[in-house]
Amino acid sequence: MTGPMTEGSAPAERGAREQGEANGVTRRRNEREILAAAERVFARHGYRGASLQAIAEQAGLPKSNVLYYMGSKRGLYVRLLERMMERWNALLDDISVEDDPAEVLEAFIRSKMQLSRRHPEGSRLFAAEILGGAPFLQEYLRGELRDWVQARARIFEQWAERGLMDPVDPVWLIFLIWSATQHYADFEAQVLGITGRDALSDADVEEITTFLTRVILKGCGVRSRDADPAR
Amino acid sequence: MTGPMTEGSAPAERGAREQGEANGVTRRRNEREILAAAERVFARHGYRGASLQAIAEQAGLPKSNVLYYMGSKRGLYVRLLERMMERWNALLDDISVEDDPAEVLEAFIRSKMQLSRRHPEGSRLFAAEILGGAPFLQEYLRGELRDWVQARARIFEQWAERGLMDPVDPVWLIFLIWSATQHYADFEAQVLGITGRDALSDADVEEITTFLTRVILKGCGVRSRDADPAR
DNA sequence: CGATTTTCTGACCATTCGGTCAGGATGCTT
DNA sequence: AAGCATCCTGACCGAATGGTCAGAAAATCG
Repeated sequence: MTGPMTEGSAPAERGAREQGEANGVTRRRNEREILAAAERVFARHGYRGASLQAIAEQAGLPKSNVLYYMGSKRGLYVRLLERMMERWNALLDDISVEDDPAEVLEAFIRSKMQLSRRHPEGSRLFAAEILGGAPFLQEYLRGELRDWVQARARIFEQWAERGLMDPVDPVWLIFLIWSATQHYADFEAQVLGITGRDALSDADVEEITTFLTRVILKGCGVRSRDADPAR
Repeated sequence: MTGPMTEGSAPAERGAREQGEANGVTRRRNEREILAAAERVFARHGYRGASLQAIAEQAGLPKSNVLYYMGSKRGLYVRLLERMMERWNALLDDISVEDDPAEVLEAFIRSKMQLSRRHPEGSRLFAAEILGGAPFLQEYLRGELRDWVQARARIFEQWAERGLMDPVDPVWLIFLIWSATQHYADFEAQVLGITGRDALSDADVEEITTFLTRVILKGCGVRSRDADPAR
């Protein structure tokens, strides 16, 4: 009925490997499981504090198998960081001076909020890396990301010159948005503890997003280009 | 000249134990040194990732001595958390509905910013604890801190009713302020990497504080009670 | 079916972990 | 000086760490 199974083997039910199973299905599933488990463990305990044993248990595989797939702890960690940076870069589409500041800033806040929402473990992993002095991400911070920030900053400045928003320091503004949105992933335990919730609902997230958008846009004196004098 | 010294002993210069040295001077110095070193190491690597060996080395003492003073890794960690909570509580003075919202919020932002500034390692230690799910601080979050937040929230609401500020959700506002200020300690590596600085100067911190105060107060429509109709 | 390649894992290794402890070093009191 | 209490630390312990590897188990191919 259950197909071939290695008799006594592990006490836990690996269950999944039903019948024949074509080509790399198991491989892909295992890799996905390992990456997910590793993201959780690294996020919770940091690089040094995470153990392959814990990752393997969460993935439901023997430790040796994790190493078979990933090669080394360091390699696994770097791979997770790279995956997270890809997700991050995906929402860093370019903008132009001609765009509407209100729309751009709202989209910025909203997409960043959703990144934290959709990948809370990844967000926390990133946070733990930065918290520890960003030993693996120095290059990225001082290169790619820095350029991206400065490009946006220049556009914000031009908007200010055209009177579309207050002349605030654009870099501090970007940090403000990053911190406010990142907070709901990284400090989730605090948010839940203080608000007495079990989890943040979609409605909560929407409410927070609206709140942040309103306060930050108003705080920077952003005036929608499409004449909306209803202050 | 240098007084009694245990001949060959450690290769590193423990140097400090000059002459006689009254009562508990060494004790106090060592404890301080250990706590400072532990704060650094725990902040950087989290609870699990920190090793007593690393703490001992940073403190310039043998590992056994650290355990002699602190009893256990867990005890040391808890003690650091408690110290940080005391610092935190120190700036949680009570406020009244009669106070001026602008003044209170600015003082709030400013004091929180200075806490991050003066105790960056402590701030990061706290962040790492929350990131890991706040295993040691659940009680504090769901009790003391929650009460404090809700007390303040009620006052913000009353201010809103009196037309002294916009009717924004006060809890989200508190989180906004916490995240924005905490950011400069926790994500210091990112801030420095992107801005290309070696460190944040006092002037930088003052500039950021002013920026945050202006944007957040304006964003919440805070109107100073002491008639200041200059928009 | 047998042969070969790929996938997997238990046993093992050196190192490090938090913690214990006997006993040496030091300081204080008399 | 002697006695005593406190302070300190090297040696050690069992457990856990990341990683290796020989060989079992499966999948693939002829």
